[in-house]
Amino acid sequence: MATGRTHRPATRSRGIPEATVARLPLYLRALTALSERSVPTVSSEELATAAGVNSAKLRKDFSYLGSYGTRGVGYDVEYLVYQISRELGLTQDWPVVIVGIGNLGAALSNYGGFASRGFRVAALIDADPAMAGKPVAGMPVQHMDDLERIITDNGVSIGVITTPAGAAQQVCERLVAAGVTSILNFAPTVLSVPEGVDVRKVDLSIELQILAFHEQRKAGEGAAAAEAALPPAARESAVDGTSTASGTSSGAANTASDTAANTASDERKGPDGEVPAVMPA
Amino acid sequence: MATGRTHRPATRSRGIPEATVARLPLYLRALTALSERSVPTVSSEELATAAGVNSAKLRKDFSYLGSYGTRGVGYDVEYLVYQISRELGLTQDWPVVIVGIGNLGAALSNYGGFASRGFRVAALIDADPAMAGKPVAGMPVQHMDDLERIITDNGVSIGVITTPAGAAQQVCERLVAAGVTSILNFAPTVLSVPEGVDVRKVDLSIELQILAFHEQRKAGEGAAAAEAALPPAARESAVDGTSTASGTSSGAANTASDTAANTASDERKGPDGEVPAVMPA
DNA sequence: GGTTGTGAATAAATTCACAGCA
DNA sequence: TGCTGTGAATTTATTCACAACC
Repeated sequence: MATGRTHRPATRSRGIPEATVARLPLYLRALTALSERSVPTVSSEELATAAGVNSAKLRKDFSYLGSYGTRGVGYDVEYLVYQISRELGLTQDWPVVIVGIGNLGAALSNYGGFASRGFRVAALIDADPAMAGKPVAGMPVQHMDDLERIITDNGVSIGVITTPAGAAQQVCERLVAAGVTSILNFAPTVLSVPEGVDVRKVDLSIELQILAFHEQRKAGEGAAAAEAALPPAARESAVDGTSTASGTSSGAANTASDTAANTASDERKGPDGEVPAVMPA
Repeated sequence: MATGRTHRPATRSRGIPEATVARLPLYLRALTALSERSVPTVSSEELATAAGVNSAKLRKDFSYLGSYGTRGVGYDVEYLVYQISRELGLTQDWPVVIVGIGNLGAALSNYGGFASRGFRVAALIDADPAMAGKPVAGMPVQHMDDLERIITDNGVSIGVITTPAGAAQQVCERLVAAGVTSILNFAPTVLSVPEGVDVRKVDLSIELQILAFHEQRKAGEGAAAAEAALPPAARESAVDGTSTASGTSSGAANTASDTAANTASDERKGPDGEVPAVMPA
């Protein structure tokens, strides 16, 4: 091609890889910070560092959006903020409901970042009648009975579930039946939804378990010795050559969870080396 | 089964793909539920359904752990619970500290799932002197000044950061310097850490933005109450599957060619209030 | 000079499909 | 017969490296 002078995804139809989509918010955040500091342009290298990825990946990601940079110069910060916002659908308003106003639901309701960018908490819903009317984050909690009406009246298409696990699937079904097509699930359970509905989950204990897995191997060789030992022989030094200073930084909930975590040479272990590496079984 | 010495994966010691590791907690949760119902064995198909993945993936994942199933029968639930727990390092105790006891930090402190499986909240830490001594989740909040001592005394290697974004990097550095090698970051910022330290992040607004992206391309515009939204030249594109959701196989490469007319030339700064993203207030 | 954008190469993850065993 | 375990095929993601352009 090499045509277009216009900034426009020439032949680039919308086929943005999921991994790229998951990183766009990261770039957007970094760009917003630059914008607030009135930085006019930024190179892929600088922006990548700020977002915690490498520059090749960033450029490739941006290439799916179109040609928004200028060779030899970099990217115009404001323009890119706008383009990414638009791509993510943040130029429109997304009313959201939070169902389950317990500790977590209340905390999220108060979370500033919520409303920061295109999202607006349209309603807080809880099944407990005693909660009804109570103000949380300056907003009266509404009862579950009104869920359908609330969804409809506000044109809500995104729901956040912060109920106990046992109630999540049922709440999910009601949300979907009422018209919600995207769900962010904080309840530790797998939701099953009809096709066309997106679910993303945020799960504290899963994240901790993943960390524990890696942590376990930093604690020196010898895990799993109780039962079958087998010549370690491992130890193939991974390549890694991440020249970029900062180490890992890992990925989002699902989709792309990179966690570089190459166990390169870790005989170092933390200062506190007490935890028994080998469990008694 | 496999009497005698359980033959280990042999050449398969350390090489569990990251994607597999990220799913092990999911399998474990499903297995635990089965265990509680005293179900003795389960097939890959059943377990996969319960965990929200497909059976081929599940079997492949398990193959990295070893041969723990029985052909023609399935997997022994209890045995698999144990093997996965061990693999994830959950047979040992992981003391964890939570830094930043605002709304979110307090909510997490109270979160039951925390202690459920190998993890134990060793301390709650906050920078606000007014918080010191106050009980949260039945535990007195301690002051940031004591962070290093707390980490050391308790042999903490996993830290959870729930501070405002602005404080996160500094807290992170102190945690790492004190010996923490795994961090779960809830603050909306990229943490940079030395090699050997794992960071996983949980970020509400990123998740919402990803959902918004997909939402935007479902059914054109959808129920947005829309204000003076600029026409995003909606193009179709198959929704792709994401995370846990079951459906999502509809690939359908977007055909079309034409060029999306992004007529966006309006004012970019929509009606957004530009609220600074801060954590719980 | 400097930096983007992108084909080509590589790596990682997923899915297929079936041999092999209980 | 039924279901696991896994090589092979496929798809998706990342990285390389350099031509194109400012």
